[in-house]
Amino acid sequence: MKTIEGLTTDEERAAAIFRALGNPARVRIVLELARQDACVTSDLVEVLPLAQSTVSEHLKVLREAGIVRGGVGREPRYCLEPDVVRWLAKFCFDICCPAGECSCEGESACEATAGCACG
Amino acid sequence: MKTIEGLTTDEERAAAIFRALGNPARVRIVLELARQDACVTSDLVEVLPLAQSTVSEHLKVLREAGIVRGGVGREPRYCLEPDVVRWLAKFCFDICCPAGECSCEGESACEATAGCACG
DNA sequence: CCAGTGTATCGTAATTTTCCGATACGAGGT
DNA sequence: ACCTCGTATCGGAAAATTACGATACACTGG
Repeated sequence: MKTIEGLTTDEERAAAIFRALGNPARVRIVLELARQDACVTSDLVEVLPLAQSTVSEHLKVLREAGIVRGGVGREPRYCLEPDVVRWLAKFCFDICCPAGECSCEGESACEATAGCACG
Repeated sequence: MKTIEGLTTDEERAAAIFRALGNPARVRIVLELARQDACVTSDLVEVLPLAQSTVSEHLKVLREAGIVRGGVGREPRYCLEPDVVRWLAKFCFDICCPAGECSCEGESACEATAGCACG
């Protein structure tokens, strides 16, 4: 893959996270961690039709992208990094609804993301 | 890539869209289309340090993932499909803030996605 | 009809990803 | 110290991605 110069840090980061999530097994892992935080590798191996070594490598990819934490030494359990996922949600959101000029009035997906009880 | 059985349609779709966005050049294209909708291929070739054939193939990947529309026959201009991007934003958002049990009170990224003027 | 322009597709080479089995590593228990 | 269990890493094969130049295709104006 050729390096695109002039890319902002955010754009590079987004591309790296998208790439990490661009695999069905890793989406599954992330959703499993969202459902039940703090899984060990074997929990995830049970859920996936993949060898243990493969799952471990998927976890490594997710960890390097910053999407999950753990799996090292004193912290053997994997956890989701919700801030990173939130950051990504915002990145996507800003694409279709740039700050100050949202044109998606009343559309369902936009409502849903705006409908969070917090904030 | 091995097929993961038992994956929901949404999960497969999300993985496919993530994969399509997991490349800096394609992130750039999407942002360019967000900034200025309805570009022809040559507009994008100018912005990217890539050959015309490569840009065309990136556009094909984005089109097959449903992220952009156009580039065919009577519709030579490419446009973003904002609904798809919004759907993805919601997918990410639901991971960290599942409906009804949002625990990200007052955090900045969550505020930002919730801060859309619509809805 | 023909040339010119812009775009998609083909062929191909280099690189990366994906997956597995085998192996190494580290923490706990005996 | 030794075994065991869970996990990471290595080696390697197969497949997919990325990129380019060359080529084919489609539309437009002369």
